[in-house]
Amino acid sequence: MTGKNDAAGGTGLSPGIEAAWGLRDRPVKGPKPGLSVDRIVAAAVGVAASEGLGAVSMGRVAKELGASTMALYRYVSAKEELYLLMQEAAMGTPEPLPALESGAGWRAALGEWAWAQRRMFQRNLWALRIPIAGPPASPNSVAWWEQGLQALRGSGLSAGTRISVVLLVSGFVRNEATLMSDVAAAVEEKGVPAEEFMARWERTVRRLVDPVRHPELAGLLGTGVISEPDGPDHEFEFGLARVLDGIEVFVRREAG
Amino acid sequence: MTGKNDAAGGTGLSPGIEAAWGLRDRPVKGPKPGLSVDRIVAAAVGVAASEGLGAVSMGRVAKELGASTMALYRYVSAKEELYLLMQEAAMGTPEPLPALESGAGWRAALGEWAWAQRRMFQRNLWALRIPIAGPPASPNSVAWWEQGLQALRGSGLSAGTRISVVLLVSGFVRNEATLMSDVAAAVEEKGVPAEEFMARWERTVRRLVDPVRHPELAGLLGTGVISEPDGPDHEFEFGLARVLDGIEVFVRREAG
DNA sequence: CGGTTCTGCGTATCTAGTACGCGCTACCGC
DNA sequence: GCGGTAGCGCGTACTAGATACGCAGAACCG
Repeated sequence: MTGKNDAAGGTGLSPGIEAAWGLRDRPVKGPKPGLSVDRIVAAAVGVAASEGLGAVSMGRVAKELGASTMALYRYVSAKEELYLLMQEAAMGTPEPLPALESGAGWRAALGEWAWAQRRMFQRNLWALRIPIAGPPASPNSVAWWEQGLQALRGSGLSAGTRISVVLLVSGFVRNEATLMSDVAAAVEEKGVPAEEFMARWERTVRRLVDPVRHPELAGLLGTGVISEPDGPDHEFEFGLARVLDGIEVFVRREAG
Repeated sequence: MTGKNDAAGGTGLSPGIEAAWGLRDRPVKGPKPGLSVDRIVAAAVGVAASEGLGAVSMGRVAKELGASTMALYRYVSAKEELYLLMQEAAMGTPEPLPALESGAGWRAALGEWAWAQRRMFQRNLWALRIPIAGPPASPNSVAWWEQGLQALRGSGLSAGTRISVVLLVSGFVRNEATLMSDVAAAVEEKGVPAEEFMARWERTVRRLVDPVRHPELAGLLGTGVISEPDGPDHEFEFGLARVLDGIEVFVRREAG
């Protein structure tokens, strides 16, 4: 009840997070901090990016910074908090959308938004391996939402519906990206190259498919459609187009 | 090169998994096993269902069975393998779809398929918390795929496209369910009831939203749309309808 | 300048996964 | 029937990793 540092407001955020979000001011007494939350997060992100999320341990990050493990706990209250901050760093501030500025219509804007999100995930596949703690509430995720909602400005949809649409699209993007992340992680863990990995996977599927109980799959396996991916973006493009089509049908219906 | 137990076939599956899938026969020498993979998996699933996936440790499961921790390793080569088997158990064999039998058309069938999948996840929210190892290749996931493909029989879509559609829909379902699972896990971890949890979350969002940089969100927060969920199925129904609409547009275009 | 507040970090604890090897059991072929 | 052998249960021990606790010293207060 006294101002910025009041915990009774009850955001449920930990002190470390609030500090990082700029919701809390740094004290002024004691010795100068030798580290900073930013440096710690950057180091952790570096490790995750080069060796996978699994390589991120408190000790490893500390070593990266030339500090002791326990020193990190002065800046971050737990590993989960570090995860949160890493996620936030990965997400970054969304880039401005050309279609939004030019007033090109909600569909173009939403499409760009989806692609931007995908690019963001692609750059940080490790982020999708972080075990989720709950619904997102962080500066950057808020910024992304805002942008998604802005894309729907001209759609004529109601407030509640706009939220649903944003949820649908970002869910789609996230899911697509997660698939890539899963494969990437599996490939990284075993030392196997991606092709060999997929070949092995297909062989397993073949072994499990019974022509009698699985006629459709058996047919597909015959045609070889499975083993020939149409480029990394193909599924995404297809899915996004379907989703946007579906939304468009709805927008037309509401408007008409 | 000698038959069923030949590892040179290279499915990449571990022995324990192959045994569980029935791809490998039980040896006949030695003492009778006191446990079984099935009982172990059942115990693990029980723990996960009642106390969350986090409570599943080798020791905990063993205790549940009145065995020692290490005894489990005779049946399961590692915890990750146990996870896989648990996932498989959760998935189960898909129920038959009425719309499929009655020839009600691909849209009805695909819709039913999606709902069935959602029910399955809902019954086993813990399964969605299992860190994914790679692309799914197991008897039950194969059975689910098959069913999805069958739903698209009358659609006139090409083989490759049918796969994409199945991927899109199951991805949507999975993503939706994952959101619920995340919330459920967070609620379970803190001792807080769901409402209090959401309220706290909303307060946090409010604190992060700046009316100037986030006009759309600020507007929404004013209307109170956020805090009034329209029932647990609402988002799912909305999203599924959009996705199916989008697919329908495509099917019509291809057919016409 | 003492007091206060903060820092870095060594030490220790706890949880969990799992390698290893021992002693025992049940079925083999002779 | 009997040694040989494969397979079982599990005690012991090691490892990695998160993190509680407390001390010593630094920076800034009045």
